[in-house]
Amino acid sequence: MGDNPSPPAAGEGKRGTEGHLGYLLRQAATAYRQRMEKALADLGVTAPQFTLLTMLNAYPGLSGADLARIALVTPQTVSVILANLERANLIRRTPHGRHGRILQAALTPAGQQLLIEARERVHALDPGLRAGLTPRDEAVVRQWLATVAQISPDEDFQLFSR
Amino acid sequence: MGDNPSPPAAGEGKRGTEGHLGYLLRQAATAYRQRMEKALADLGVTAPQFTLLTMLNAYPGLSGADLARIALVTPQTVSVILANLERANLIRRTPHGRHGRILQAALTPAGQQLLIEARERVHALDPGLRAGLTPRDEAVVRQWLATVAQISPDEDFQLFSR
DNA sequence: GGGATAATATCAAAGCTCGAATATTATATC
DNA sequence: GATATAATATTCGAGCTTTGATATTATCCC
Repeated sequence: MGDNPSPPAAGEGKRGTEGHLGYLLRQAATAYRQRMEKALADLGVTAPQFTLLTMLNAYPGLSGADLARIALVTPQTVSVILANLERANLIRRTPHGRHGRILQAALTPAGQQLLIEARERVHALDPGLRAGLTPRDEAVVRQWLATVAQISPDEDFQLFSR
Repeated sequence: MGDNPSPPAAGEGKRGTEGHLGYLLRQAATAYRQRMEKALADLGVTAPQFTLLTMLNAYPGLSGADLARIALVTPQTVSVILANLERANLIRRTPHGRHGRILQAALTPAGQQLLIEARERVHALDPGLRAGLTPRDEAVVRQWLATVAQISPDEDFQLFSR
């Protein structure tokens, strides 16, 4: 390695609370996502797949375009994940009755079964996410996260136009 | 789309401050990363590339393994990004004098030049990241992010062993 | 009805990310 | 010194993600 001035260890200096806010945000999200992937690995499901399964469980019949809007990713991304989920027999897609192009997705029984187990593992990570947060502090954090998430890159997209 | 019970819009119900903390974290990080990519797009540099450039600017001579530890990503990931940066002539890698296998990376003049402009754009996003945060709240948020980031998936990795 | 506009889904290319495996070089142990 | 262990870098395969492009189907407007 470099034997120049040593970078600070995690949690110290620029790598701790002193750091750039965006950098801290990325670090936290990365660390949490990795814990999540690890918890789900032996179920053969990824974090993004879990996210879509959860959404489809709550709102069956959503289209790929719908899911893309909710999940803040592109329709192309959703398309890939849905294809993988369908191949694994965790979801099924059926053409919408009246609207020709739309494919409505829903969990298969296998998908529902797996989601139950997966949700349990993900929820087990929650305590680590609240580490030493008072209820008031948690409210602050929630408010901040929601605000940062809400400011969309193109501010004018429309959800569920009808 | 599905004409079943409509999902809440962004910022409402489960998609707002009521949502799962991990889900909120992912949303915020995704939104911020997208804004960052957009700000950097016409410079021909990606967000992960910007991250490594910033680290190499602060600590020239780091190895790929070093960068991986600092950035909380795998050596494989760093390897890919460094290869792309080298191909774009933004960094250079030279073998370490005494330690045979190690490649030390450092910014080229072009890399330094580009980083100046890139940093300016990324810093321009800061106000949106502080949206309505009092200094005290910001401290709470920073503390929380650092804590979440610090809890590593395998808790026993060693930074800069010597 | 017919043509323009918009929405949906998908393909392709590029980049990021990880787990697994491999080759090379240091270091530790005997 | 010889062997075992560890660290570094890389290749491979799979999945996620984006931008750009294309085909299909609804909808809007005249």
